[in-house]
Amino acid sequence: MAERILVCLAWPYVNGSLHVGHLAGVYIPGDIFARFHRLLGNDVLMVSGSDEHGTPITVRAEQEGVSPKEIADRYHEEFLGYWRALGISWDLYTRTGTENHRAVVQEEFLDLLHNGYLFEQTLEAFYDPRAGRFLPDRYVEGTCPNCGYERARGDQCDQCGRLLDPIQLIEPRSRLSGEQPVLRATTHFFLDLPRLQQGLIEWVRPRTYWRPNVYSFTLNFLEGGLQPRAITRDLEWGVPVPVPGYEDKRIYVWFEAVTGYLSASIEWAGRQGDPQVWERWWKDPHARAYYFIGKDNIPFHTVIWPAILMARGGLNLPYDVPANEYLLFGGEKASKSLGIGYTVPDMLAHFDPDPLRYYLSTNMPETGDTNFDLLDFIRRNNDELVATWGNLAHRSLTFVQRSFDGKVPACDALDPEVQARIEQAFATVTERLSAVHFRDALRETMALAHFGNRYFDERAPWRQVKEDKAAAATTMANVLNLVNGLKTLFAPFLPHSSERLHQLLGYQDELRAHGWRFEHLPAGQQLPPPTPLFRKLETPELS
RNA sequence: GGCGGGGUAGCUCAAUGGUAGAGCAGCGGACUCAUAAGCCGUAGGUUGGGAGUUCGAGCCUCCCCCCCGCCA
Repeated sequence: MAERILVCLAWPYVNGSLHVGHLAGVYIPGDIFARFHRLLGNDVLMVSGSDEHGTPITVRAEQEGVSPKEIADRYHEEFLGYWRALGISWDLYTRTGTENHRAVVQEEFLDLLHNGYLFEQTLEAFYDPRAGRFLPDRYVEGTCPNCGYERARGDQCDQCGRLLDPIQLIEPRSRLSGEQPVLRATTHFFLDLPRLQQGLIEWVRPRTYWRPNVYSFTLNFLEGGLQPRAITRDLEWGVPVPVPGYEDKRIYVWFEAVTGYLSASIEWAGRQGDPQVWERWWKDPHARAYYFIGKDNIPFHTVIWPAILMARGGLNLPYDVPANEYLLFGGEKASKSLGIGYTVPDMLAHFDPDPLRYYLSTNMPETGDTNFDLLDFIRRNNDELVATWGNLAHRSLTFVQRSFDGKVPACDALDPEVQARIEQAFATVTERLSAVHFRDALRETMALAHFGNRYFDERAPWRQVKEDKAAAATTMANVLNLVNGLKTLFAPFLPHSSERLHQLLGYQDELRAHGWRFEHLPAGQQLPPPTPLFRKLETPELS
């Protein structure tokens, strides 16, 4: 029976190009997982979208002197281009600026208010009289009370590293106008997290199948005690608060953005012409929701979002949150301002999607930070993807083309060892992918390709074909079937080349129609003239 | 400063407390269908340093050194 799998991927901020670390940590793993489950025949719903709100976007917009909407539009379009080029197989990739999202967030807000999980509280915050608005902490600058640094930010002093509250700054200034800000009372809604703490702990504790870092981090976080968190801010850019008197405030992003998973599912249902169909993934207790995120997002997905869902009631909490660590560049975190790391458009301008997917999969930061190295990428492309897998497929196809008129040779039964190896690989890879262990799964798949090359060499069909053509036919039937199995095993990782190989193996339909299983090639199936699946890369093609 | 993640073969990374592994690079060999790819064999590590717990520690505890990240 088909299972229902909700695949949620982190919502990227649209304040600049993504770098390949985002792909390795979130978008490639999520896509592999969704493709795998679709091939298994499960009902997959894979959603995300662009996060248009939040300070980084307004900062960027102010720097450029344009509206936040313009920034959001620009990068949203750019991101859509990434997904097309990389083959990220969304059911829906939307954005937080939609009317639907506003409605879903506001309804959620009112539900929580009605259920008694929101309360109002007044506090004092800095207000810039010249700019006529409240200032986020990092927009206040002044002298550090600890070290005397004159340009300390409201949240932290860059010189001595001390954490600050803007109120502690000596001679505070607004970074917007340079004026001295004044303290002004403002009232906000707070989410009553302490009231949910015990329920959250009880929910998390049995989740021992979570990745160890996610599990222990979350329990520590919860047992350390939760504070109420303000979920509204004095901002103009965002989802309006659906309560009279809050016209000048907005729902804060960390409450609003996570709700995108739900609003995107609802939007998708509407587009299917079946407005309630999203409930299959959100209300059926047997459905499983997986959230693919970076490690910096763990508490929002294992504490805050579950807290909101719990407070609301009736909707499924996450089943698993397979957060990845970071992909580093030369041992350092990517930084546009410091010129560290490669952006997605940088890489897509020079390389095909599948080699990039391969390298980011084989070097995925599943258990700890890993390093992206351009020379290593080229090496793995040439020595592993091309030499092992691409070569196995190509030598098989060209041999059959030349010696068997491009027709799949007949064979009564596959070599028992070949059959067993393929079946074993399917069993292992299925188990690994189900457990969200991508690197292991890819390693197992590549190991089968190594076996294929060894089998080819040991049987030496180039010799058999001269001495005993029937034996050569048997060998090639085995090899082609092995390649056919590998095509499917590689498909979640390398969708473009597997689809092309599917055609090169003589099929007229799409790979997906055949599902996640080892299928014997029909004897006599005509194969088209082959071309290599991958190309070797020369010295760095990226300046 | 606080919190967190790391330091394992030349490189990139693995290893429920139970003989430290893989891929690639290196070296040697046989082959030639294939993008000079593939196959076989081989070498390579006092697991950053020190102490402790244990029958047994890369893994657990403590101290130190180094790298990185985060901090309303």
